[in-house]
Amino acid sequence: MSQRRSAGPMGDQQEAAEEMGLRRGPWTLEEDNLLMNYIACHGEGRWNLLARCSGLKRTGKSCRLRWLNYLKPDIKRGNLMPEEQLLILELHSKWGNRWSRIAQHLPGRTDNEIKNYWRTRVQKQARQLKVDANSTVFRDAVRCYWMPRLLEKMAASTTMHQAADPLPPLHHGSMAAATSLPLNSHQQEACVPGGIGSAGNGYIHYGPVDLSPSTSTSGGSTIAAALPTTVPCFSELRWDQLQSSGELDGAGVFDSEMGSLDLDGLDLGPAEYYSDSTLLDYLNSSCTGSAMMMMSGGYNYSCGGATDGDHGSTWRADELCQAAAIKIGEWGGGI
DNA sequence: AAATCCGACAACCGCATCGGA
DNA sequence: TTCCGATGCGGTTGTCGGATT
Repeated sequence: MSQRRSAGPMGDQQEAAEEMGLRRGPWTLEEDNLLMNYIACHGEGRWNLLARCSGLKRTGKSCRLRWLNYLKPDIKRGNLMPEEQLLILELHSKWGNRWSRIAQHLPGRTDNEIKNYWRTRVQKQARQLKVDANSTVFRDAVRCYWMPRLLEKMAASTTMHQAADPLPPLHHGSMAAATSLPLNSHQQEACVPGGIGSAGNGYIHYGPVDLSPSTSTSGGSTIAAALPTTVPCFSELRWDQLQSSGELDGAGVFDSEMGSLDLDGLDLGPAEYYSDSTLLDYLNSSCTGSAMMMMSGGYNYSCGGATDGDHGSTWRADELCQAAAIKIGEWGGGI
């Protein structure tokens, strides 16, 4: 929404308010008490009438805001819990800056609080990464990196009853992970139903990926156990952006002609199938996050499901996503 | 110990929308 | 149908307290 400010140092409304002897700025305890008492007697609403009759030297708007954002009894105070942060990230990716709409799904939280959270925590990360917080790249980074971490915290907090920590910082590696890759016709045809689909625009879109511990390949990782049913995964991975981003330095080269993948000099051969031994080795080696994410997101040829420890099996893209999410969790900020 | 920086959040502002006269 | 006041929404600013220099 565009903002129009008055040209002078003081807006007309403000000037008029001050001429009428109306107060501005922080509320005092006495004012809070006046407001609460009035609402207790007369109920919410009719804010201008309230402002006139309550004895408060405030505008109706100011009274409303104070009540809704601070004094209302059901307002929840304190840090946002991981599940609340996760919900905000999810809903914002769906609805954008519709703060009040998002707030409706977080009982006890106000749109103002959510907006402030977004601006102070989330946008800060985007600024540091020099990307727009509303960009696809950043949203994918959130999905690929923050959300798994929050899910991990959620699981941890259910056992440890810990207070929420701020979101972990994002790193450039995880940004590279969030780029997009165009599909050729073969790849589009090979999209796995249920979980991975073609967006019809030349890009694949990955739906939620099952991360149940039973399919975990992390060797009983607590992270895998902590991850609930789904983790949002990588959408619209674009090879051209990945390459041009500079984040892939030495990380990998995809030969679109041959359909082969060369990661850090290790030629993995045809991209259609990768053995889990090869990939596990790679996930556990010093390969970069961007390389892994490319592996995770770039190739979705369907094949049989992987089996734990069976080196003769192959990995589906969703399994790669799962492994990548687990690995990223293990790496923490180290990508 | 003082000055400065910075994050968090309360509060304000203008515009949009709604609803009743 | 139009007008106008009330309310809601989202962007921005101001203030405060803790951290850092």
